[in-house]
Amino acid sequence: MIRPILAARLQQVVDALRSEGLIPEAEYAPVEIIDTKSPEHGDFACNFAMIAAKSAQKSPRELAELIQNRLQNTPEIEAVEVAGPGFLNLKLRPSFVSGFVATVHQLGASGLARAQTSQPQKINVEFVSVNPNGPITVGSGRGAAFGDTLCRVLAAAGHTVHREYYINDGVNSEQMRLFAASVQSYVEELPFPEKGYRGDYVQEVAAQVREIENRPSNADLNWYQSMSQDLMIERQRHDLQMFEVRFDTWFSEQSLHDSGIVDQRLAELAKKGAADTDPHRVMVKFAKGGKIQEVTVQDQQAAAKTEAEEGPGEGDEETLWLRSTKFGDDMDRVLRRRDGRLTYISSDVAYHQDKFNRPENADHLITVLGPDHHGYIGRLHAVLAALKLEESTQETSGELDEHESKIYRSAAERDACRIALEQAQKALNVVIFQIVRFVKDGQPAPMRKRDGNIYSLRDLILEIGKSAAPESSESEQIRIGRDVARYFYLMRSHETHMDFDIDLATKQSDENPVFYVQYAHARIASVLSKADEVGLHADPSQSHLLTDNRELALIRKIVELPEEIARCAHDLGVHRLTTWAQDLARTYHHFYDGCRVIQTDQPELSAARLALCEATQMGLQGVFGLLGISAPERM
RNA sequence: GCCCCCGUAGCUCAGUGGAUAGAGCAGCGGCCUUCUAAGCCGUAGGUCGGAGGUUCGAUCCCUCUCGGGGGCGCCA
Repeated sequence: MIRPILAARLQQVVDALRSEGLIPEAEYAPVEIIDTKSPEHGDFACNFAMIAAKSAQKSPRELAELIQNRLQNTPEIEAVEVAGPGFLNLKLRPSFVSGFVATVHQLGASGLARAQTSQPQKINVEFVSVNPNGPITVGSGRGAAFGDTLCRVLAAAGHTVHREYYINDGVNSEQMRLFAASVQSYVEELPFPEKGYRGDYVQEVAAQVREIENRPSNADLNWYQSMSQDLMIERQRHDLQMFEVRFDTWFSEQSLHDSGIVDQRLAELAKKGAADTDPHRVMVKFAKGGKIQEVTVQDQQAAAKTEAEEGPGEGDEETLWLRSTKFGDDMDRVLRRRDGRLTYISSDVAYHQDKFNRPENADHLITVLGPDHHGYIGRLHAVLAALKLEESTQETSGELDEHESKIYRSAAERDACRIALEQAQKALNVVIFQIVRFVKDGQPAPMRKRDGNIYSLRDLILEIGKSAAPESSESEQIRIGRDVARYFYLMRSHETHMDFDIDLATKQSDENPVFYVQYAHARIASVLSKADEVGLHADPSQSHLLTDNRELALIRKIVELPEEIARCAHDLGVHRLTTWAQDLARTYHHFYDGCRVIQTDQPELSAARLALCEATQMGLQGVFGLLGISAPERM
């Protein structure tokens, strides 16, 4: 709120200097308002004079002084200093700052936690999408927390967001067949399949399946897959709800096959030349920096023969290849296997087209994937590019070189593929979050255990809740476990590896950062109710009485929230919200320590400070809402 | 071999090309007869892995290099 006003004010001055001919007409970077490190340097600073010195044909300090003179007597700025190599240090008028208390009161918590982007988009965000053959793990928990808060932030920034969960329920899925077979073997006491699923949750699902009335006596694997995955999905949905994560659409992979749309899309790709059944596979070796180093074309007829002789993988259908190497992938991918079954990636072809229907006419897709899927980025872009491929009408940019001639049939095709790939990379943002390591008693705690059991998100929430608040009710324990888990996941940038210290998370003490921010909220609630008891009430119209540095610093911090949200929506760095929350809490504690709120002999000042307390609460509630954690009134 | 991520205080990590690099925890020393001490204040702790380059200015951008984690299936 403050920064854009200051930037506009300075920009005005620069424009005036230019139109008056005091600085030459030239390219100037827009004015930027930066933070100061130390209070001696004022409230904000501006580096424009140093950046623009060359264009202005003046020394940085000269230019700074020119701007400084024009900033006298502005309503926002009390003092301007030229410092160091050419910084403009700005000290704000207290009245300008304190006026924002009333603004915040008008906005309320939800209005404050909002930023209006200049380019609102319709965005489909797919996240979590765990296979329905197991519970949500503590590893996927990071994707859940990140994806959910990202959706909240994008919506707060003015975008239209559709939250989507993709269910890998394809009957062609090897993993799901194995899961179904494992359940079946428990139910019918058959021999257990090799490498089957052994966790306790499999037996729980089997027990539920056994209870199903009208279980056909000749139930086949399809029936078992359908039943057990439905039960698993229900369980995932329940666990995610416990984590305050909800979806607009749970999209079934199999539904794409059932409706025939997969076959239809594959036919379209074949027609465009992005897929074919020629028995060869192109492999590309890239040198450092992405340049093609070597292209090899493998004869697949020979490969098929040797495999057929060895046993598995036989079949007499023609393999259908996605020529993903035309779109920057490092090898062509199989769409239809030799035995006629379609692969997972063939569903992706239909799915990525379909996603643009949610929200209607979506213009951007975000897919949040775990660290083990990083190899997927290239092929997903290739899938989308193949869908977008159109014949190029432009002139070709030169003949095919030695490598390209093994990939493309013509220079025109190469150019068209390039254009399609560029569009695909723009439209689809695949976001990879990095690995989480869980540390307990100083030792790494594995997500998948030797006995086949899985360290689930649900276990983590309950574990934290129970040890942090052993005396509390179960729902209270879940609330605490959820708050702590979400906060811990969100504290670190999604793109960095992190340690999740369970020992720290389970401590209900000042060692735990989530309680630090929540404590500030509870403390304010207590002050407000104490004030109420003695008949003092918040009054934003008295906020001109707020002149103490600690009061002004607190106001400045509160009104940063919209800028913070805009930045997070822009670069997806939502972890910064936890840093901001901790800054706000700390700034409040400083204020609380130095400025007594309830003073019956100074009712106007008390009313102003109570208004500031409420504004702080709105800031905290706003950011808690984005982080998906609760705002306790008492602790 | 190629791709992604990381290397910043004892530990876990923030850090938008700007001035004297920060927080939490751990350490040491203070502050409750007054609004919640789950708090506050003070103190100590650093060749920002290393070397070049771009820049008026680099923890941040580029190149190289060393060290750690992960990924490269007719599995998903």
